[in-house]
Amino acid sequence: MRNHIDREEGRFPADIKKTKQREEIFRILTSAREPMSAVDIYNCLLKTMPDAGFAISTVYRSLAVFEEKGYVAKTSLTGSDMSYFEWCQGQHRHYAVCLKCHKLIPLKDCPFEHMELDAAEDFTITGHKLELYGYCKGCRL
Amino acid sequence: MRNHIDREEGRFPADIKKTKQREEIFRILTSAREPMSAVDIYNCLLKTMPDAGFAISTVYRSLAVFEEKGYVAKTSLTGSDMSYFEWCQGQHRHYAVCLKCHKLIPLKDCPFEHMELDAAEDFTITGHKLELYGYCKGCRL
DNA sequence: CTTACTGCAAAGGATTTGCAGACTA
DNA sequence: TAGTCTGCAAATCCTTTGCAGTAAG
Repeated sequence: MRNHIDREEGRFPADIKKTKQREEIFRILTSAREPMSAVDIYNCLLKTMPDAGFAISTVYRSLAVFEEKGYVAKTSLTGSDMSYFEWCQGQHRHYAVCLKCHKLIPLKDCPFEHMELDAAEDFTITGHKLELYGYCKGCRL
Repeated sequence: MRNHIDREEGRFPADIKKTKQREEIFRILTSAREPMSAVDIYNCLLKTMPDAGFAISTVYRSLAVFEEKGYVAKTSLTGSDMSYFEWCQGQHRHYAVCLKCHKLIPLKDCPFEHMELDAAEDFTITGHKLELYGYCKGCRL
């Protein structure tokens, strides 16, 4: 997990070997406003750098490295079978996901921000996943 | 979703066509103490009825039918790439999942039971997913 | 220079689907 | 009987892996 005192937002992590591909993935992920799937990122890469010859496997491997160091969070969302990745910008976020159009609506606060402890005995809680689901304005019946 | 006034716990849902396979899946799922993957259920089926010649596709198809009517909840858990299915017994449950051994520890109450509304604007919340993760007693460093 | 990273293609694993036969209501 | 459900096998889709060549420090 990320314990670096000198960690700066917007800079490529110092404890991860820098490569052209990783920098590009970093850029895409840090400028995204919501979680992206590996395939989303891959397509984005193809548009940005059509001649670079990226491979989807590189995307997965890079994401795994980022995740391992705690820079990226991997989640799965209701209504989709694939994984989504989000750059952990300081504090985490949660979403309300529309069951029909799959739109993601970020929640302002995390209700669990100040109650991380003591929910279960004999268990050290290091994090949580929270997702609300239902129907957004346009999809409501 | 399940709106039947005469719904009884422990009975096979009246609004789903009853077949030998579905009854068996129903039985397994309603007597399970925690979420099962489709493969878990399939293996269970093989043990219980070795000569029946079940197919894994039947399991998936039956689960989809149960889910569609709101009898079964499909989730994905941190640390695993597959889906887990749980019979919705009246009220839902949440779990703390160990990042190391993947043990599931049920939470006593759902912190969201009484605050379903108003977390996001223009969004009708119909449910939520909550999962705590960390390390259980035996896996703690 | 040495080690780690990448592209490519093939493998893997979970889940879905087409089809003809079997079963339920 | 009519329509749905099932088993089987093949097909998908997402994700991972092996390998030989390439790039980073």
